[in-house]
Amino acid sequence: MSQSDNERSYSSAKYRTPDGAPADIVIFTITKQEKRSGKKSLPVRELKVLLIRRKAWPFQGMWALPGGFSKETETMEVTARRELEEETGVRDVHLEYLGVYSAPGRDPRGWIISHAYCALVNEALLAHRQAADDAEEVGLFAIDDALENMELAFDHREIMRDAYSKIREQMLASTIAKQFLPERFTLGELHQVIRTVVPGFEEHNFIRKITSTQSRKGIMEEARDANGEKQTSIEYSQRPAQLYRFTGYEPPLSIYG
Amino acid sequence: MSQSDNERSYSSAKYRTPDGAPADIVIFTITKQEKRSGKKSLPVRELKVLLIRRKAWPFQGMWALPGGFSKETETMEVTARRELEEETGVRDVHLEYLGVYSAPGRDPRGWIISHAYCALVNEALLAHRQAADDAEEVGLFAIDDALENMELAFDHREIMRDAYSKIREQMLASTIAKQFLPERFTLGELHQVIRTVVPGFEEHNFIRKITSTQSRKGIMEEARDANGEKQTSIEYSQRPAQLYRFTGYEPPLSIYG
DNA sequence: TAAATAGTGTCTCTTAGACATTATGGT
DNA sequence: ACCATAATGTCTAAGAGACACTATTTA
Repeated sequence: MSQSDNERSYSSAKYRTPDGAPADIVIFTITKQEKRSGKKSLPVRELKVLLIRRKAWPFQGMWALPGGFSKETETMEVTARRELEEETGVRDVHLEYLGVYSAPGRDPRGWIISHAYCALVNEALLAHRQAADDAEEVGLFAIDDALENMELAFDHREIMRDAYSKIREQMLASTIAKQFLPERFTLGELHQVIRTVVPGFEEHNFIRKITSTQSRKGIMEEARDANGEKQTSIEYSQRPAQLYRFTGYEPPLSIYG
Repeated sequence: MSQSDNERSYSSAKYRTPDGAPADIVIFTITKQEKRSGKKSLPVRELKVLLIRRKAWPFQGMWALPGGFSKETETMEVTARRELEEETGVRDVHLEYLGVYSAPGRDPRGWIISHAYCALVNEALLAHRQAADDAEEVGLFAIDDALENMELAFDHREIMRDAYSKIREQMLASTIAKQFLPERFTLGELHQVIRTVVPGFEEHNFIRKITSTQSRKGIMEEARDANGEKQTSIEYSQRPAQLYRFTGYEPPLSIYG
């Protein structure tokens, strides 16, 4: 049997093949809203997702995750990054793969297997874009609102639920908090970001834990200026707070020891 | 614009669509080989992967991961389970999604986006099958051997590498060890299974850690018989060893406290 | 001086980690 | 008696967890 025979016998023409393989992106951001109490205080933070309103069939007029079809010449991740930039203008952000959504009938256009990604975007990057193009209707919605009260296109509610569940887990198990923080931050800010994503996170002695346990010492370090002096910030408090920065180290986690 | 117009305008016919969406499965098992020293001792364990030899183009004659194309009527996970059963006869096993492999050119048959799964299979289930059908040439290979010394079809080396990396992480962060153990096991066995998957895992006081720390108490418990008596085993040692069983509880992991 | 956040002192109990020691029962 | 595995004793240092307390600056 020649190779061309083989090749012909494997031709996909005789099988039903998928009608498309899009990437959909759950874009998370944390908005900051200054309290107007006059006094310095930590801003109110809220976890939000970016949605776009569909302009065409199917689910015309409904809110949906941004995304679009992959091309033969790109990997799925490239597709996700391209769509992310096309639809929101943001690039070079933290993007992670969430999973495949392939339930039959999930898309009325046919057999369409979707790949979901999570993007964690600093509000600053997103706000810049919001003003820039208003050609497409986009919106930022509180995650709870979007999950509970909105009717979403396709299986996007399920995807969002999975994405939310994943970043809650990751928020505690990794240093993704840095995606929502400036390079140098106070422990108060970090604590607040964590609680914004994981409402149940109550750590009384948060500062103590970070600063006094050796096993977590390596994760972040005190920020210092050119002279080696410790840097502090009075952005959110009267008393100057020590600034910290992530080192890049993430400890391995184990349930056995 | 009528819906059929919309529908027509979205027809996938005018776009290039994928030529297939297969699932490939990395089947891990741990083989047990009794030492023939005569004395009772823990068996030698080894982490292995199951591969099949390809019978046709492309990569004819080369070893590859078992797998096959998804149908329009099934989810990817169903595809993976179906292929797993078709090719190895095992069912109802622990299966987890690994990720999508979509690099252009990864499959000479066309634009084929593959979905990788990990299956963790108890040797007993696999051995039963091995004898049953030898129509297809299958083989169990030590993971290091497969990764370092074998030429594999497609991007299957990369998939295997990712799968190995993932189960090493999961072995420490979850209770997947139970997939390789009988329902009741000794701490010696558990320790050995963990070290088989994670060679670097050296926990001197393993028994002590499991039995004396409150935070890990809930993960497993002493096995008891109908009368509530503690059960022990002398399968691997002279001195009877306490049997344990997993409770199903998995503690949340956090780097912050 | 009240408000708001940052950070320390102090105490108790638990855990980590290292090493030595004992236990069990067959060859 | 020796072996391989199982399990405990003992000690020290470190961490967890709770709560009260002090620190810093501005409205």
